[in-house]
Amino acid sequence: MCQHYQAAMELLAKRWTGLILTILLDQPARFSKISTAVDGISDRMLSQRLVELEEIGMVERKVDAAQRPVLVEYAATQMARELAPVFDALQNWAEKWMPAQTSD
Amino acid sequence: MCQHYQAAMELLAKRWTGLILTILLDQPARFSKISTAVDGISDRMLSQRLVELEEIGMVERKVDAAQRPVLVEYAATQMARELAPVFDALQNWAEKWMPAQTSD
DNA sequence: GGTACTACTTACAAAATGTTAGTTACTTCT
DNA sequence: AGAAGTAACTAACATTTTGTAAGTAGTACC
Repeated sequence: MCQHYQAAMELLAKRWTGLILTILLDQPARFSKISTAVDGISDRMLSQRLVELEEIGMVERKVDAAQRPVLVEYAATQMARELAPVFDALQNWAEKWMPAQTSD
Repeated sequence: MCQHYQAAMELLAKRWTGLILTILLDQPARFSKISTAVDGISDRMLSQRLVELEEIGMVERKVDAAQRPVLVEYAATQMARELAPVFDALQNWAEKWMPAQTSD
C-alpha cells in the first residue's frame, strides 16, 4: 500500500474531517454554520478539527475583528478544494447504496 | 448536509475501513495478506472491521475448509467495488498533496 | 514434542470522542 | 441597568474506540 495514499486515507478517517471539508468546499462558513450543517458534531470536535485542518493547510481561518462579536470564517484552501472529486464520487455512491442501509 | 452522504462519510471515517476496502478492491485476500498490506493495523482491528464490513454487505467471507489450516478469503462485494472512483480520486489527490506533508 | 503458520479472541491500557457546562465580549430586550 | 442571547471557543469528566500483548485451535515441519 502506497505511503501517500495511506496517509491521505487516515486523514479522512478521522471522524468529522470529511464532513467539515465538504461544507467548506461548498463555500466558506463560520463556526456556528458548520456546526449546524454537520449533524451531530460537538463544538469540541469541530474546534479541534478546524485547528488540525488549519495546521495541515487545508483550511484557512479568517478573523473579522471589525464585526460586533468578532466573527471567524473558515475557508477551504486549494489543497482541500482538490478533494472535490473524492467527495463527488462518494456522493454518487451514497445516493445509490446508502438508502438501503437505513432500516435493518 | 444530506443524510446518505453523511452516513457514507462516517463509514469511511472509521479508521482502517478505507484501507481494507482498497486492498480488497484490488483482489480478494486472506486475513494475513490484508494485515501485511495495511501498514500498522492490528489483528484485533482487522478482525473487527472485517466483521463490520461483512455485516454492512461490503465484504464477503469465504472459508475454504478443504485447505490444511482452513483458509479464509475476503472479497469486496459490488457495493464495495463501486467505491473505486472514490479511492481512485483519493489516490490522485494523495500523489499530488501528500508528499509535501511528510516533513514538517 | 517443540516451533511455526493461519485466523482469530481476550484482557487490559491508551487515545479519541461525547457531554455538559463555562468563558469573553458584545448586543438586544425589559 | 440587569438579564438573557449570540458567537466562538475551552475545560472537565464519562464513554467509546483503538492499540498492545498475549493466548487459542488445528495442522504441518523438523
